Amino acid sequence: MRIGELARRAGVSTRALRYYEQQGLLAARRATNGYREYDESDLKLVTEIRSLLTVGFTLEDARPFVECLRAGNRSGDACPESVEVYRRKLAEIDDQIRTLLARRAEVAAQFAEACPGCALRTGGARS
Amino acid sequence: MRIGELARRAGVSTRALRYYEQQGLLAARRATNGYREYDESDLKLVTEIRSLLTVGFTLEDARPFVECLRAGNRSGDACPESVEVYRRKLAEIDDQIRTLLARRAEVAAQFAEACPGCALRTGGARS
DNA sequence: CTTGACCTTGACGTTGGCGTCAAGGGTTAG
DNA sequence: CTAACCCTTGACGCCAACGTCAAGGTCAAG
Repeated sequence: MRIGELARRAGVSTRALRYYEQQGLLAARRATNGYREYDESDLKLVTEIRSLLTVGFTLEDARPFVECLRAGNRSGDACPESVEVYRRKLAEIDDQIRTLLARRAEVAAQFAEACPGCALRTGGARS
Repeated sequence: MRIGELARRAGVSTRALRYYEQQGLLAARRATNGYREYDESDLKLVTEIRSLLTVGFTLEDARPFVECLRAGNRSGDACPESVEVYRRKLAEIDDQIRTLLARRAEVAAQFAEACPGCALRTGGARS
């Protein structure tokens, strides 16, 4: 399939696909007229990239997963490098959550001080 | 005082001070030779801006606080516009925390699936 | 006079993941 | 032949809060 069809099926823009290629995450065969040609495995790669991006991974974070898939594994996280990224991202997310909780507490305290009459439900972001 | 001294006392760069001025958050008198001249109230403004930035506010968010101080109030959050920003930022932070908690859960689930043997302490970011 | 520490404005660089033209070639249906 | 839709590469735009360099003016000390 060509880039337009892959884009539609993956739910991304053609611009994004070319960008992934430029970043070395996607490789396309070329037809005689210069058009990029993709197959089902490429769709799988793009799907993997997208799902990682939506949970806050960067393209660099996604690289090990892509390479893992290209190495023939069924899942992108079947390789130790990918698992290591999971571990690192969990630590990063935990850090960000801690930072946000601290900020929330500070802002809430300032808010309470500035507006003593304002009722404020505590811990507005419990899951 | 001139820009260098204000920068040192406020713990910011001179570039930052000029940027705040460009954004209309800081106004400087000019000496006859064109140098910016500041007083203690300007130091207070910059201090306010900095403390807001460190808890994740943007310069736009800080604007009402600065205007409140310039209006003669002792505290930047003594005005209803500032309090409204507090309210909005709390909602934003809560949103971000919720998003991160959801991401953490997703990543943790993927991690656990990819690496069944790996022990994983749950809720690593409790405050 | 010269050094050196200060100041001025202007303008480009940074970061990520693309969006959005621009200018052109390929392919096919009518 | 032409419309219409696909594709190509190249390159600037975006957003925030400055960092950094350029090129030059100001002022006090030695």
